[in-house]
Amino acid sequence: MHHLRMIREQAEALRDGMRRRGKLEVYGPVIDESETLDRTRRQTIQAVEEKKAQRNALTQVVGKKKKAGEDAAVEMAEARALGEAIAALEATLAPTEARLEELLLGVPNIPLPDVPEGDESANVVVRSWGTPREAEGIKPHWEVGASLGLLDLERGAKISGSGFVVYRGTGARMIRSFMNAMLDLHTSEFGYEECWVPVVVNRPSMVGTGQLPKFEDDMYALKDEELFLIPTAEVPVTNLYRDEILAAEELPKAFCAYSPCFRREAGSAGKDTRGVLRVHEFDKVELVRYCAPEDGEAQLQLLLSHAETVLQGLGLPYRVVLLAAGDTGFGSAKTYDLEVFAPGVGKWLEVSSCSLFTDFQARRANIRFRPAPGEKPRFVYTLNGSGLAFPRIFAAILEHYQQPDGSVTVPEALRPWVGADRLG
RNA sequence: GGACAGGUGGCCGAGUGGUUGAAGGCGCACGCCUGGAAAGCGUGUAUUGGUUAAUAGCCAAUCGCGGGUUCGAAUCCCGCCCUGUCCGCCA
Repeated sequence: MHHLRMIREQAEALRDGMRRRGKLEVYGPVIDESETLDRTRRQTIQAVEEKKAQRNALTQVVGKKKKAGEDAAVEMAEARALGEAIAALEATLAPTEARLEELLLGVPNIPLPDVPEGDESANVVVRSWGTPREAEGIKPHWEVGASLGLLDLERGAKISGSGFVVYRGTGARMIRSFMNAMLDLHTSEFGYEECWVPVVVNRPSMVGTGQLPKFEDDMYALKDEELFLIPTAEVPVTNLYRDEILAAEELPKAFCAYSPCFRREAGSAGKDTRGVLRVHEFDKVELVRYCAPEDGEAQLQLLLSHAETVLQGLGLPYRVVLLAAGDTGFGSAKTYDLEVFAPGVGKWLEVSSCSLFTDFQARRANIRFRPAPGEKPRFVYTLNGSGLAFPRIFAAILEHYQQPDGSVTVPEALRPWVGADRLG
């Protein structure tokens, strides 16, 4: 969410950000309306506060007179009249503020200056690692997975619905190995604090990280309570310090968490319907960082390098893509995607999205730090990225490590966990 | 799920209708004192909004959250949330 002062003092920067996202027609009118409402709001507040100050003064006179045993009927009547006027003004203020908040919560973050303008065709591959395998003769993961007994999509659909997956045998063991291998790497090598968090969260948490109110249709909600299944561990982990003020020396903070993730994928019907590339429930290890504003860019590069290390450890060829403004997510100011090449489906698969949110989430979630004792609190910068998403890594391994006899070799790094060097 | 008890500033803890943003203590910061430190003394120590060049002043709001009563609510009433204890239930 943007600060009201942003609307007031930097409306042009906001408009330019929306233009670079290619969304000026959508958000231009929203910004216009916000500017008008902001003016109305301030006028009303001034009027209300002036009357409140008058009433407070009268109230004190009443108190003194009563204590002295004098009559205060005149002052009481006057104060009552002021109270009615205040109530009337506040009745107009409430809808103004509600509408303003609704509007502000729906405006995306401003992309950083070095983010390319335009839609996804303007995305930039900034570097690559490893050599993608020739696609010739390689079967897609769902075929290998089924024939080796690692993946049971039919029964997943039967017990839950399409888009729900059952991993079996060494397939299940491989998923478990991802959790252990990734959490161990991030905690012991990179200093992340491991967290195990609820996968059901309340509405303020979902608003804090930006999933709500805008993307409610994409979220699974519990039927009789205001609770939601998380689409990523980013939600509970980033909200850990919601409504808190941290000391400067606590920054940067770094957390990693395994969690299942639930996504309705409304509007994605027909895309990636085969295999495990787009499912309603999947698992991943998420990395979340908080830092001081001046460290944002460096922290993003650091986060990205941590996610890359996982892929290098697995020996999977990948590329790093800087997303263009129009392809950058709602709350993000700058995002790098990590894409792994899966030769069986012949596609680059997004396995991690590393984003710097600047103070966008911190404002919504009210996460601050005090730069020095006695100084005013400031909003932290938040970052997050997958490290990494399991199903697509599973798919990439089944395809990249596929052998001519139909078996799959297990990446070196996972063997201690999987307990085998070959699947099938 | 049921019955009690409770939610006040960084912490502890007063405060049951009136000038209380909130006594007192602790902690913290700065100053004095000291060879240095401790003790002691003094000063200061919340957040948000409005106004403003200002994180200077001034005004407003905030004692779990929301509503109500009242000229006036931390204090009274209603609803909700959370915590603790006991009972029930359960992996």
